[in-house]
Amino acid sequence: MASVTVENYLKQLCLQQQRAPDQRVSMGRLATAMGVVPGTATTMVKALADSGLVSYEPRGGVRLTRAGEQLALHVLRRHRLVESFLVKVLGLDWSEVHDEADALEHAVSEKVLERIDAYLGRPAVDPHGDPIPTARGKLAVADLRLESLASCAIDTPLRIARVVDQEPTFLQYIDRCGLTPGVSVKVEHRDAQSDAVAIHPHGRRVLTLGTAAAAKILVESI
Amino acid sequence: MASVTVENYLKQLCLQQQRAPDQRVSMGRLATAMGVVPGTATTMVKALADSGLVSYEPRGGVRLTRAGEQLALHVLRRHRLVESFLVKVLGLDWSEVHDEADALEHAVSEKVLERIDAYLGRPAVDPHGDPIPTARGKLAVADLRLESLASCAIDTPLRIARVVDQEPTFLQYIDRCGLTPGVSVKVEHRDAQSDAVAIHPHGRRVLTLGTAAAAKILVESI
DNA sequence: GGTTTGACTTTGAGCACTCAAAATACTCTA
DNA sequence: TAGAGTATTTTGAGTGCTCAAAGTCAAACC
Repeated sequence: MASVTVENYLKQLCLQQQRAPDQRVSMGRLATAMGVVPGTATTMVKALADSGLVSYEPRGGVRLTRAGEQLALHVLRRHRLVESFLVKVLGLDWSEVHDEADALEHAVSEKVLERIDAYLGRPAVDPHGDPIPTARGKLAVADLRLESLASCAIDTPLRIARVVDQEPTFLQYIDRCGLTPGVSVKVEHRDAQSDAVAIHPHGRRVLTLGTAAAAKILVESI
Repeated sequence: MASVTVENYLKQLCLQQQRAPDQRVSMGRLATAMGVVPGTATTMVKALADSGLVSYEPRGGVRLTRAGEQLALHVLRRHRLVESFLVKVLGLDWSEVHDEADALEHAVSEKVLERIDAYLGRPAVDPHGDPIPTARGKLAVADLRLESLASCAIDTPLRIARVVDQEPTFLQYIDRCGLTPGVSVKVEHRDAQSDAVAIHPHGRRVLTLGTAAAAKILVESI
């Protein structure tokens, strides 16, 4: 049985790898993601390599092995199903469920997870639009075609599909703006000089976001 | 923040103390309850005493302080609310929720717990009939007047209130016999020599239990 | 009163995880 | 190509929890 710590390292590696699928994850990135000093990450990664969960080359970075990836996807599945459950059943706010799920993801058994999955009708994405890996450890990558509000076409009707930030304050802000997954939007215009994007959510006022914030909101064509 | 281990020691001490409210808990009992060797229990209890959670006299046993008891009751509250939730909402069998709750009780936040409590309509007892401590750390002791099937009056209509054993196989057995909390029963007769109790659950066949098993089933008068 | 017995405590050690700080390797510039 | 700067690894130490085994205590028994 993988310890809570091991599960967290694997999950973090998986998330980092999704961000840049063809590179190995550097120790520095992993360490900051895990909130530990670099030396700790090195030690831990060597232990993970001994268990066959990652491939590690000194000074070359880490990559999950297939076994490590399977485990990581299982953790991610638990995390995202728990998030969905907290929002849909217990009525928690989508901005606060991430931290709750971080704690619960290590405590839910397969049996409970299966019940949650069934109860929710086997959802494909969580409340932030992040895809939920299947029980067999497959992760939908329909995401590849998603663009963000910082890069999509201007004046075209689109739908918000996913928000890739878990900061409660950010999520609360865009919630107040009406920019939650499922909502229809248009980008009215973009300006590189002012670093701003004018966004028009359906049935609401136009609002302006900085490029960095706009880049966190992914959209799909309707 | 109390670690998972500390929470488990406190919970176990609380349960042992309820069994014999005026004695201190011996190291031997605590160690077997926790599944550790006696030396480990001694070490741990000294640490708990340093934190002010228990009072400890070498070779005299342990007792929870008020602070320790409050913490223990909070753990017990989480445990029993989670059990109820798993049975009532996710439809798990009451025989299997104990172990699930042992894992989850350390991961649910106050916020989630409050939602669960509200969702269930603020129940007073869990699926086994065990009372749920209040959010302020009070435990109902209406239990004092409960008798068991091994000690109650003969031929008097009674209702099963509580089952004080968490063994899945035992729970499954009495479930098959129809001896779950809420069911009406009569004890037809008892025999000290054969160590047997003849029990008549309402609308079912009479069945015979050994005294030890009968003593685990608590009843209240109707 | 001495010995046995059983419960309890102490000691020394190990595992998993962490940090601080020193040592090392790589990269980039001048 | 030497030196500077940065990322990474190593080392030594500490925390929390655990065990095995040796030592201690107290009550009971002969």
